[in-house]
Amino acid sequence: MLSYTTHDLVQAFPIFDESLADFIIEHGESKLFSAGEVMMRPGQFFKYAMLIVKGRVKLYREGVEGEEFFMYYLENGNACALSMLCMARNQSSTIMAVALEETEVIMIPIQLMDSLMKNYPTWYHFVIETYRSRFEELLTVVDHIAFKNMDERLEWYLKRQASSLGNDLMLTHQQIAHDLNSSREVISRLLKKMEKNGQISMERNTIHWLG
Amino acid sequence: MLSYTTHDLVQAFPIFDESLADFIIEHGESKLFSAGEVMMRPGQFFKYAMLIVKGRVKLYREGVEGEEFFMYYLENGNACALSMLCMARNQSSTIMAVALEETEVIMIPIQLMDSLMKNYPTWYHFVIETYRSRFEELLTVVDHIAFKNMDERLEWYLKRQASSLGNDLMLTHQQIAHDLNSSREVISRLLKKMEKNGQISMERNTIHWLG
DNA sequence: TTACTAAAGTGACATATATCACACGAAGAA
DNA sequence: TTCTTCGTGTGATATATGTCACTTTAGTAA
Repeated sequence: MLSYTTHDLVQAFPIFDESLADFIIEHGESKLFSAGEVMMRPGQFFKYAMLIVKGRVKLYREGVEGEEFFMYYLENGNACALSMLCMARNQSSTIMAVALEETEVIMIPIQLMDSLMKNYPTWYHFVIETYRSRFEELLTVVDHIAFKNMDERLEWYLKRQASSLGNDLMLTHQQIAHDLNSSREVISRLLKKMEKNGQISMERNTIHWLG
Repeated sequence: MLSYTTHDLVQAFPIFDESLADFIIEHGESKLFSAGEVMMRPGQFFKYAMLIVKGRVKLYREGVEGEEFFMYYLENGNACALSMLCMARNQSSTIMAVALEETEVIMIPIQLMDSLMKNYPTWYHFVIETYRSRFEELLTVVDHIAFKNMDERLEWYLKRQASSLGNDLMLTHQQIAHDLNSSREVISRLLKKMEKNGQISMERNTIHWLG
């Protein structure tokens, strides 16, 4: 039993109808992750589908030698597609998820999925939409690494960051290099160019997106 | 009304139970694509979910300047995750699908999805499994282009081709270069190395995978 | 056979990115 | 203040891959 009102939940997940929201409030569990906490790691199994109510989660892929590669953020109103997929198949996750800020999630036990699917069409539409949007996002990621050079990838990266975190990005060049699986020097040089072009301005630890 | 027997269908899609197979036979439509035919292109809308009964479909992403990038094959027993996702949202596709051989599909009209989801748990499990496996495949693709050099990517590519098409691959170096968004000369040189290492042998138009 | 075409091989060079080495300056600690 | 650390700037160089020009070879058509 969660402490949300139906209204809260429908506000965060506008696609839900009231009966679905009630059901989730009745049967869901709530969990709080603190900033920096790992929410999901490769090899982990899931017994819950996770809905993000508050906060921000960074999803990234890990390479065999510990490289990182940023995929996307999950925010208020999103669900973790992978938790749903893995849970449904009792398969282990293949991705890292880390809370960027304090993050509040609703956890829906696996046993309820069949009945949700069966009885709440808006749930099923929500699930489909979750898969679809993540799938598309992943396709866009593939596009960029397959077809684009680092300058365009960096630009796209900053654009996404800005639309998710706001125009003042507290990022070091090193962090960006990690997220793009590149190196700091390369990123520094490309940022310099973007600054000259008037696309960004820079301070220590911060990049201002002027899009 | 399709001309399959329940038994045929359950053989191709072992996860289906008999009542589901019956329902699909009753309400699905059948369609034949000839080799080389485009089954799906970016911008196209879907009114059907597609199940592949026979043949082989190549899915790839197109770059803005016409570059290609191979993603995966769909074969007997697979469904097209994207057709299901796009259909469900009435969104347009973002990927190219081309029949490699003569390919037979069952098309399930969008109006039936809700009732399938509601009444046939094995359908819903099938859909989830379809999403999950394609999502994972896409993650693996991301891994390779994000973290690996061309030699490893080529090796992985050939391995996948071999496991899908058999060990004698009728591919030109140029085709491979397209699929990996690289250039023929690079692929030729890398193949030469692999031949020296005893991983493959080559003839004109053919590569023998010796894995 | 000869001629033609598509596939494949190969050297030279161009470019993007990675790596190394080191300098500089801002912010925080002592 | 001084010292230290961390983020950043920058040149030199290495490496992987892309591009160009040309040759060779295998299959095929005439």
